[in-house]
Parts: sequence; C-alpha cells; structure tokens
Amino acid sequence: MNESFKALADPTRRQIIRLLRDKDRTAGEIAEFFNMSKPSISHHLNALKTAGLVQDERQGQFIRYTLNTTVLDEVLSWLLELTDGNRDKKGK
Amino acid sequence: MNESFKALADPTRRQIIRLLRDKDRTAGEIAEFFNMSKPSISHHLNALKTAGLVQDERQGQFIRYTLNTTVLDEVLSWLLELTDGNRDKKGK
DNA sequence: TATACATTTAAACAATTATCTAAATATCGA
DNA sequence: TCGATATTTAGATAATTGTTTAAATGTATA
Repeated sequence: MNESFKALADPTRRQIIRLLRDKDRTAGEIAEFFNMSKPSISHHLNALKTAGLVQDERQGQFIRYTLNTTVLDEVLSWLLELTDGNRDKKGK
Repeated sequence: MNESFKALADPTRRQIIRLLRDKDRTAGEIAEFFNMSKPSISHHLNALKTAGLVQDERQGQFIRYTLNTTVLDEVLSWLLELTDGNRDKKGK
C-alpha cells in the first residue's frame, strides 16, 4: 500500500499510468512520450511494477506493460474510507 | 494535485489524515500518536496543509487541525478516471 | 553466428525529503 | 509582566529519489 502511494507520487509515473489506461504499450513506446532517457523510464516502470500498479510481459524483443487496476482499486478504497460517512476505521 | 499525491506518499501523513477523519485535533494531540519529535510532526502537518489536505486554526494556545475532504475528493476523481470505463481522458 | 534493436542494470551524482536539536514565537494565567 | 505551555522555524545531517551515461542482457534476423 505504501509502495502504491509512493509510486503515484511522481508525475511521470502518473502519466505512464494514464497512457496505459488507453492501451497496453511497450517500454519504448512509453518512453517516446517523455523527454527523458530510457533508463529513467525503465526505472519508473520498475517502481510501478514493484507497487503492483503495472505488469510486464516480454513479447519477443519488446516488453509490454499493462495497467493493473486491482491495486488502483485498493488505493481508491483507502481514500473512499476517508471521505465516506462510515466510521468503522479499520486500520488497513 | 502533485502536492496532494506527494503528501499522501508518506505513511505518517496518511496516519495523520486518518486521525483527523475521526475528529479535529491539535498539533500536540496528533504528535502524541507518533514516536517522533514534535518538529517533525509539525513539518508533516505543514506538508499536508500546503497540499490543501488539512486546514489549521489557532485556538488560543493551541492550533487545531481539520481535514479538508475537498482535496481528497480531487485525488479520488483522478483515480476514478482511470478505473472507470469512460475514456474521455481529460488531462487534469 | 554476427549485428542490430529493445530494454534493463550498474554506478555515479544532484536534488529532495525526513528527521533531529536548539531557538524563536505566541498565548495563557498567576 | 513572568513563567509555563504549545507550536513552529531554523539549521544541520542522513536517507531516499530521480536522473544520467555506460555497460550488460535478451531477442531477432541477415
């Protein structure tokens, strides 16, 4: 959970998530959207992967990244617990 | 928006938010929950305030902190845009 | 199998962040 | 106004993070 929030704290990583919302993309395709070296993007992708926010799968020469909405849902739940009226404050 | 995500990236700050969800509290009351110096807590409170996640109001000797759910709602919206089916990808 | 392409890993470095102690500011009550 | 209490601000430092270039790994193809 902490990893997820930390992963979301960076604007580049949030943008990557948006890109993957539209469709799966390879690391190179993702990198093209940014003014940043490929190793940097790779690093950000790894942060997202560690957090469980994306998954990767090698397809031949390429590595294809996919959004994992499950973890996003968990973050959503955490936030919803705060704004919702129910006060059972379960400490997740 | 970036400030909000960065503020949420720290576990101490998330815990502070949870504490404020239950009720408003003074800086000192908040600090009692943590194994950390008061200046550190003050620093975290300031980060939350800068992000707009909390508001503060002096009450005599004390400073009382309040949760501002409006900004939390904005973060929620950002996340909901990702998980929802609608694909109008407005770049907020 | 040699070369090119896609991507990651390694190593270094700068910038940011979290933390502490000490000092400053603000308010209250005697 | 003085002393106690509540909190923040300042200054220092250690840890973490984001970035780069160079090298390594894995795959495809001629």
